[in-house]
Parts: sequence; structure tokens; C-alpha cells
Amino acid sequence: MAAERGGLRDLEVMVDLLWRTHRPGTRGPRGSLSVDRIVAAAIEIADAEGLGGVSMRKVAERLGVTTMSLYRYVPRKDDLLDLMFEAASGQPDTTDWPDDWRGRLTAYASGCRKLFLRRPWMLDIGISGPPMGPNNLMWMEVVLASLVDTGLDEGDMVGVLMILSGYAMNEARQEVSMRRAAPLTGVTYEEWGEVYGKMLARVVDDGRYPTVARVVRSGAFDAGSGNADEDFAYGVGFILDGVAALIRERGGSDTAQAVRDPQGAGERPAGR
Amino acid sequence: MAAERGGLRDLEVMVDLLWRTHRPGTRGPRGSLSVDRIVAAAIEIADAEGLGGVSMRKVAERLGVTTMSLYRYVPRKDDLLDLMFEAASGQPDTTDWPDDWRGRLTAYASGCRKLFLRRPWMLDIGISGPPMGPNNLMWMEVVLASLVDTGLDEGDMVGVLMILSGYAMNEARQEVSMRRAAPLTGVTYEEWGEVYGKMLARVVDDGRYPTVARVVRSGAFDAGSGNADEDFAYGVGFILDGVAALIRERGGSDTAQAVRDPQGAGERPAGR
DNA sequence: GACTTGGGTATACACCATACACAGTTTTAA
DNA sequence: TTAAAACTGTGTATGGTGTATACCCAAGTC
Repeated sequence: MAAERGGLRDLEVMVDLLWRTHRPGTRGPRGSLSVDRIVAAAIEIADAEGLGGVSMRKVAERLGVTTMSLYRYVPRKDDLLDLMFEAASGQPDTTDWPDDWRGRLTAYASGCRKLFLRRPWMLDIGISGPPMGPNNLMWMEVVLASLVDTGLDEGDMVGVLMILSGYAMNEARQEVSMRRAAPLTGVTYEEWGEVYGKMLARVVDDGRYPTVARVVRSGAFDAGSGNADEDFAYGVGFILDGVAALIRERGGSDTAQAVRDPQGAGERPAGR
Repeated sequence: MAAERGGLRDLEVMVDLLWRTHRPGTRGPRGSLSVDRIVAAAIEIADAEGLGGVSMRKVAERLGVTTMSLYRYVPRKDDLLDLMFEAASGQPDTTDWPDDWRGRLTAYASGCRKLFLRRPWMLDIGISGPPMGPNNLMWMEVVLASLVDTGLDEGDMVGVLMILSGYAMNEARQEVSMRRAAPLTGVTYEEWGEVYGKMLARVVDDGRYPTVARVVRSGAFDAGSGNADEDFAYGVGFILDGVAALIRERGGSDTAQAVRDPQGAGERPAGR
């Protein structure tokens, strides 16, 4: 499905869809459907069967209407997918976020990851552009706002955002793909590292991959061996160390922040 | 298509496919096709029409055979996609890579990015697991090997690899999606930042997104305004600064490496 | 020679997104 | 009051998709 995504798409229309800004057009009969109901139905299916289970037919069926009636509300299926992504993102819940930038960015990253782990199908939707919906923009807002007092300029902030969100998405994708493979291959997520190692061992020990072989043997790929959450936090901490260094370089008030830092930043979990 | 990827898949078979290790089975007639030819044909189509143009029928047509004959060589279309990804990756060309870890990681990242920009359809293939093919493993090998003398342990090395490759992929994805949107929306990649800003301005200035509004106004999103390559290099440099800090923390020989560092690491391009 | 194995084919199925024309309903304009 | 216009949902149709199944035939083994 992701193949041609982003190819043909009217930006203005999409923005109207994302923000539900629509001339109601008071002429004809009031529609029985709504973008909200369609998206909700599609999300229910995706939650139950994965993104592959989402077809226009099935969405329409669930709503008790014909397939084609959906097209009165959504121009193309790909647009529906974008709307699903936006809706499933929801507003970030920042109620128990700490006050310092480091804590907030940590919370953001783990919030992203949890979201993707809860709704793995979101990872199957190819992002067709920068965030434009209210929810995704709010996620963006909370990150950027966390960095606003650090002395970083806007370009830095965007860079940090991209690196962090990219990492969260990547880690989630990795974990999800392993969990998905589990049912058939019969290897659970926790055993994956071992299996991966065995798989590679059959093939890698020809001297062309000495470092890979060494790393595999070291057990560094045993993803689930330790706590996956800890591994993730370690990676995030690593990135945030970089951010701290950048802040220092830009002459920002890093020390003040560092003192307030609640987690042992450079410390990495024993398992890794 | 990407929906159910990784769901049902026999790992052993896939490894055999990726490494072309197959009992030739000398009994029946020698096949006129081969995995190589099939993958090559599929890649030609993807290069010309994008991943959406790749169907089993069209691949078969191009090879002058029936659709179903392909299934004698490739169990499922998703497997063919994985094989395409592996084949298109090719072996990394490290001939003019520098010797220091920083230079090598920089070269790796930009090699990744260039690869994805040259073959955007690779980004549309959902990664179904860790790298297992000879080419992708070699990419992994060259990165890990670059870090082997830095004092980082294996877990660190894997973490660095994931962050860096994830960033490269993400940046490429962003750029590709903008370029793809260009034909219809009429906005070129270079104008995207401006358009994005205008789009958001219509909707964002309600006080709920003060930081986003500010960042948009600052022009930080004007992706093409400066040199995209420079922007990317800046992000990579930022990550590598973090790596350097980690090396220092682990007691590795960072100073020696830093001296050999060919690029002004912390320096960021003016455009950003 | 009989038998096994595997390659390529033909057919068929279920499903997909979506283009198009139309019927019914509601509001607006004349 | 009437006619036009706008809008919603339906039915039908088109041209695709991945792949299961059964088949025929060539090539090697016994």
C-alpha cells in the first residue's frame, strides 16, 4: 500500500480533512456519516486485524453503508490512512511530565514508543509529509516548547526533534517487527537475539564479517535479554547527552538543567 | 501491502534466498529463471515506476514467463521485496572512506542517504527484521568495524548504529516524501518550507501552538533553503558529537581520534 | 524403460480501490 | 409555488491485485 503514497494529493483538501474545517454546504441532505465515524471504524479494524485488514469495503460494512459512500467524505484510501494516524496519535498527555527539558524529552520519546507499541499498524502507514494535523502538531509543540529556554536556535530544535522522533519510531519498528514474526517462526521477542545469532552464525563466519560475528557472539543483539524499556531509555539518554553538549556549545544554561536532571544520564543499564 | 509484512515467513527459507544457498536439485529440468533475474527485473520496474508498479504479473511479463512461474523461486511477494531491498543496497563502497571512526561514520550515513535518494522505493519497503542478507550485513560490518577501536562495548556500538542509520533513513524519507508531493501540489522541494509555513499559518495561530508558530516563522523548516546535504551533515555531526562524548566517558581514545577528525564537527552550516 | 522430481502454464478465486451514472432529498432562487 | 441546484448514498462496472490448485512436460535416477 505504501507504494505510491504522497504521489497525488491536494494539500489544501488534506488540511481541511485533518482539521475538520469544511463548508457544511447546507444544500443537500445532511449526511449520515462523518469523517470522525469513518476514521473511528477504520481504527477499530486496524486495532483488531492490522492495517492489512482495513479495506474500504470493510470500513463501509462496519458503518452499514456502501463502499462508495465513504468517498463522499474521504478522497482516497491513503488519505483515510493519514487521518487514522492523526486520530490515533491523540493529544500528548503531559500532565505528569517533569519540568526540565531533559525529562520532558525523555517523556516524549517514551510516549511515542508506547503509542507505536500499542498501535503497531501506525508504523505501517508511510508518512507522506511533515505533521499537519492538530494532534501531531501538538506532539511537535510540546517537544519544541521544552527546548525553548535552552538557548538552542530554531534550527537546532528541529534537528533534535527529528533525531529523537526518528529514533523512537525506529526502535518501535524493530520491536514490533520481531514480535510480529514470533507467531510463525515460533521464536518469541525475548528469544530473538539468540535466534538471530544462530541464523547469522550459519552464514557469517566466513571471515568477511568479523565485527558482526563478534558483536553477535557478545549477545548485544539479545534485544529482550534485559529490559527493553531500559535499552530504549539508554538510547534516548545517549541522544540527550548529545543535546546537552550542543546546548553547552551554544552557550545555553546547561548546568542549571543538568542539576535538575532526574535520571542518571550517562548511566546505562547493566543488561545491554 | 506493507500491512501484514513479517507476519508469515519462514526464516530459514528467507536466509537461503538472501544468500542464494539452494540445493540445485539435479532432477528436473534446469530452470530458465533465477532469483537474480527476477529480482533484477523487479528492481527495473521499481526504478521506473516506483514500488507501486511492481506486481508479480508485470515482473513475469518483463521476463517473458507466466506470473505463477515466479512462485517457483520466491515464496511470496513480500519476500521478493525483501530481496529487492537487499540487492539494491549493494556492497558499501568504502574505497575513499577516511580512516578515523568519525569520518567513516559520516561516510556511512551519507552513503545510506544517497542510496535512498537514488532509489526512493526502498523506503516504501517495510523492514521486516534485522539485516540478514550479505549486502546489508556488510553495511553493518563497516559501521561496527569503524567503532571497534574506540573503546565502546558491543552494546554501545549497536546503539550508535541504530541511531545513525535511523536518522539517515528518516531524513531521506522526509526529503523523498516532499519531492514526491511536488508534481501535483506544484511546490518544489525547495519551496516546501515556505508552503508548509503558509499551510500551518492558516491554522496554527490560535495560540495553542506558540512554539511551532515561532519555529515556522523562523524559517527553520525551509528545508531546501540552504544546502540539504549540509543540513544532513549537521545532523550527523550532532550525533557523532554524542558518540565522541560517549567514547570519552567509556575511557576510549577520543582525543587521538578527534585530532584526526577531518571535518569541523561542531560547526553548523549558516543556512540552518 | 518406469519413476520421481521439479519447471512453466492455465485457470480460477477472492479481493481490492475507485470511476461513473443515477435516484432521492434538501435547500435556495425565481 | 415552482424550478433549479447541491448534496448524499447506491448500484454497477472496470481493471487491477496476490496466489491456490491442477496440470503437462522435460530432465534426471533407478
